[in-house]
Amino acid sequence: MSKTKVTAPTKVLSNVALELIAARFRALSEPMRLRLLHVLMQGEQTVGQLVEASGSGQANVSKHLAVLRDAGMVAMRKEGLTTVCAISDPIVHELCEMMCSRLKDEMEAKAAELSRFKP
Amino acid sequence: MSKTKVTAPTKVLSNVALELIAARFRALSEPMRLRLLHVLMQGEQTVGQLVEASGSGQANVSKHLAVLRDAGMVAMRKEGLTTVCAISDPIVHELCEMMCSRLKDEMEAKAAELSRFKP
DNA sequence: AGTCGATATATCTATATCGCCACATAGCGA
DNA sequence: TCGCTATGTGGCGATATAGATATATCGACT
Repeated sequence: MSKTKVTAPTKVLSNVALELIAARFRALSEPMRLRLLHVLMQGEQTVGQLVEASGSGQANVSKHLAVLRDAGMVAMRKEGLTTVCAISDPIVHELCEMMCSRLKDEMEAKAAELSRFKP
Repeated sequence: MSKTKVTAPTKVLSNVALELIAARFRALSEPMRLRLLHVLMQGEQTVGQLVEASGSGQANVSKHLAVLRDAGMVAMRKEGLTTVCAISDPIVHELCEMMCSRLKDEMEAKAAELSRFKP
């Protein structure tokens, strides 16, 4: 007989869909990639410029950019010797902005909470 | 002498800030955690209910819930023997909804692109 | 062709994390 | 107090990934 209970009983969302979504968030889960995106928010940058700005090694930057490209967040076009990168999905701005402001609010709330402790 | 060039030259965003943001996205980067959040979107659930609904082991669910709690996304209160979980940050809904609709659009675009290939 | 500069890829090591197991802890009732 | 149930925790093996180094590729220039 076949084992139909292997997967979740109430599988409203399929595993493939969840993996797709998780992969997108995973691309945003590394500080170095966030740094690259942050630099790219100022506009198009060559890989060399990103290496310079990120302070990381060229090979690492190249790999991180490949991850962001595979996640559909960064587009890359070759211009002669150099490769020009740009954010290709506006959702990146929104996601990061939302997350940042939310974190800021939380930190401020905690700070306010702590400031009460002066007897 | 001190090595001041260790970190990035143009460090607009500090490493700590980037790590904070990355940690939040990292919490959303696992399919199992997304599944738990998806179940929780229907309302409060006990750990046992989540174990049932997720189809995973109890220990795993417990650990994933701890990750979500540490990320400030899930709140847990004890009620006698059981522990009741709920989404504590409305940003979770927004983030997932944005990501899902974006992915849907992309998939539909690709499907449309592929449908042109019938000579 | 030969060389150089910009970028991608292969390989290695260290570290992180997932799922599974066994066990620990903590309320609650008999 | 004893045992049962619900949940948290620690250890283990397997896998994934970041960073570093070396090497390959590819276009431009002479």
